[in-house]
Amino acid sequence: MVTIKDIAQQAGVAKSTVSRYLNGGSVSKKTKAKLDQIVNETGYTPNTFAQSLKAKKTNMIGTIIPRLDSFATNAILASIDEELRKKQYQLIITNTNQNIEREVENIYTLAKQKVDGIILLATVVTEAHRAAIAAVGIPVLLLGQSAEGLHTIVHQEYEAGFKMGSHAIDLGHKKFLFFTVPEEDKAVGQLRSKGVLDALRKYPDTFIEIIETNFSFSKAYEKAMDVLPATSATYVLCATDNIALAVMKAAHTLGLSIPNDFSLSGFGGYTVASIVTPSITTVKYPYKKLGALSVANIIELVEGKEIVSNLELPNELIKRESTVYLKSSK
Amino acid sequence: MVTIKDIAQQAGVAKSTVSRYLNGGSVSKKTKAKLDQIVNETGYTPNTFAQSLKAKKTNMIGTIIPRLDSFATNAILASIDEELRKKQYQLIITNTNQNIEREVENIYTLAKQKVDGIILLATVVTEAHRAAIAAVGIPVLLLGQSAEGLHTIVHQEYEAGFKMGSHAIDLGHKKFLFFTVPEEDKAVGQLRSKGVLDALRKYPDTFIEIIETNFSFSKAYEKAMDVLPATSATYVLCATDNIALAVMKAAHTLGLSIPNDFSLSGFGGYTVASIVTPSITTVKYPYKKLGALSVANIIELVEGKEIVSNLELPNELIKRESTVYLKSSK
DNA sequence: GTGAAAGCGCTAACAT
DNA sequence: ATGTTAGCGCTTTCAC
Repeated sequence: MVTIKDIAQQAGVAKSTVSRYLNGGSVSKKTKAKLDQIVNETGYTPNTFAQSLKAKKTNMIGTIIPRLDSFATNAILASIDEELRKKQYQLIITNTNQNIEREVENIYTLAKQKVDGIILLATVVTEAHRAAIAAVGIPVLLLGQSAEGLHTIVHQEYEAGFKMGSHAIDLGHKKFLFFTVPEEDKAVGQLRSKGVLDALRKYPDTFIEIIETNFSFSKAYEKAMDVLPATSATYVLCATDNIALAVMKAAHTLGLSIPNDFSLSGFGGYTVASIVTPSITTVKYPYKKLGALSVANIIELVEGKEIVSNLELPNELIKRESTVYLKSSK
Repeated sequence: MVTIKDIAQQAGVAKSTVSRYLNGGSVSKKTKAKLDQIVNETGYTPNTFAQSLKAKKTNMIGTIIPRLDSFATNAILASIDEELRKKQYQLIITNTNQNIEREVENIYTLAKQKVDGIILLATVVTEAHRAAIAAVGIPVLLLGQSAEGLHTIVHQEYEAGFKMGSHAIDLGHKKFLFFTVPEEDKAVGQLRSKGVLDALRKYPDTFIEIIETNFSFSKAYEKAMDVLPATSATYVLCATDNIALAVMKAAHTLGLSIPNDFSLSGFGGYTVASIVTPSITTVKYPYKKLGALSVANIIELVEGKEIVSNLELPNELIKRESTVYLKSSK
């Protein structure tokens, strides 16, 4: 391993001169030429750890994600990665596999690795989260879940829900089945759901059956297999595209046809929702923009600047083949 | 930031004693108790960089992946992550966005960050790759592409292709359309394809039309929209599940029905291939096992042990609704 | 069992 | 423009 000292010796100069040369300080043309050559020959690369030890800045940003197999997560991550690269930062991804304790644990782990900042794709925000964030003393940006007193960027979940609910009403439907997730999840289980329900309940003569499931495909499929045969609903709302896909699969299995037997919609704007037949009506979230904004904000925070603490990003209803006007026959 | 020095001062002992205490060396019960308490109170955590500066070992493994939005990649990554965690290693993921130069670049970047080893989900292996691997002097494990003289773990691609080709033949088909990827990709474009073609060509009276596309959904969709209307094929083979999904979408758009108008198969074992209707026949690769094996091997390498340099993992044909016996009418 | 001291590779005053 | 020096937080001889 060739070090700054070796270079210095070979060039017959002091370590500090080499250091200055490396970091763009003023050096004479002659020494520069000599150093250029030696560095090239030896293939010297600085020891990041020794640098970090002084600099207190590693140019690494850590992210904590709940799972690797989510379209939304990957879209956001890809965007974060791209933006971070532009700014000469390195991305470290840690996966919690939906384990909340691990989420907190990873905050500490990343802090130990001296990342300059952390972007947390949060599932929930517990006291342990707050304690960890306070303890590590590095900027943390929360994505997807709002939390008092922390820096967050979230989607307009209530509005998304309301849009979709209104869409269903506009199509003339009265009887609804709503697959949603537990209230523990504030963004989806509370806000998005409330938006949907508020929109539906604005009209007096609607009938809504609520089914609680979770984010997994298989669980949603099971629930759908249970519920679909007996339902009289003409419109099935699902809290995520993933759930919608599961319901669609169940419908196929049961010999039900979408949108003839019922309309179906999800949330998320996942690519697969557009490629299945019929394509699924959904709400599209600006993942790319979210990623870009996250990076811009976390870097501001790293540099000690002030930012708007709580941002909300708008989204867009995408009408597709899976939702149609209520047929008068029903 | 509380350091070992602070702890030492508070405890009235030397830094070295604290260090020994921290690293399981021999300390008296009394000092241990005192130190226990102080460390707890202060919430001390060692500075990883200072440690690494001496230790030359960071317990970090770097991975280089071509894209974040691939089912296969995510499945492998999740498995690697899980295994690594068990062994107290930290995973660093870097994304190249399908850019080959960046792949090489990232080898150097990760080396600078002093990862103990690199797992590379390779797309191709160029001279630049070999040069980089030789230069950084840390163990590199290649996944998915074989390469002379390097440590690799690959899928039995030829066999996978051959299995699928044989399946198509067994169903009585004679006319085939084969969507494949360029030969640059050795694993898929060469081996997998050759397996398919060899199986088909074993029978003299087969007719095969080959369409070259790439890994992207949209490109495959375009090609399919071009080709499907005119084809007389009764079985469409696709080099990946992603391509198969694109063909399926095109078929729907064109009003063609699978498997009535033609049978369809992919490769990869992606989840979505099982949830669409009809579900798609595919070859399932053991991603989880691949991840686990990768971790086991890279750690062996890191510890300076010898390993089997070139491993091949078997796979499994999954027959689903999209492929059926050739109807005698055609 | 414990402490003093050297050193890992680098940066950053400060002096020349 | 260049060299000297100190020090980042930690580990590791080597005495005691």
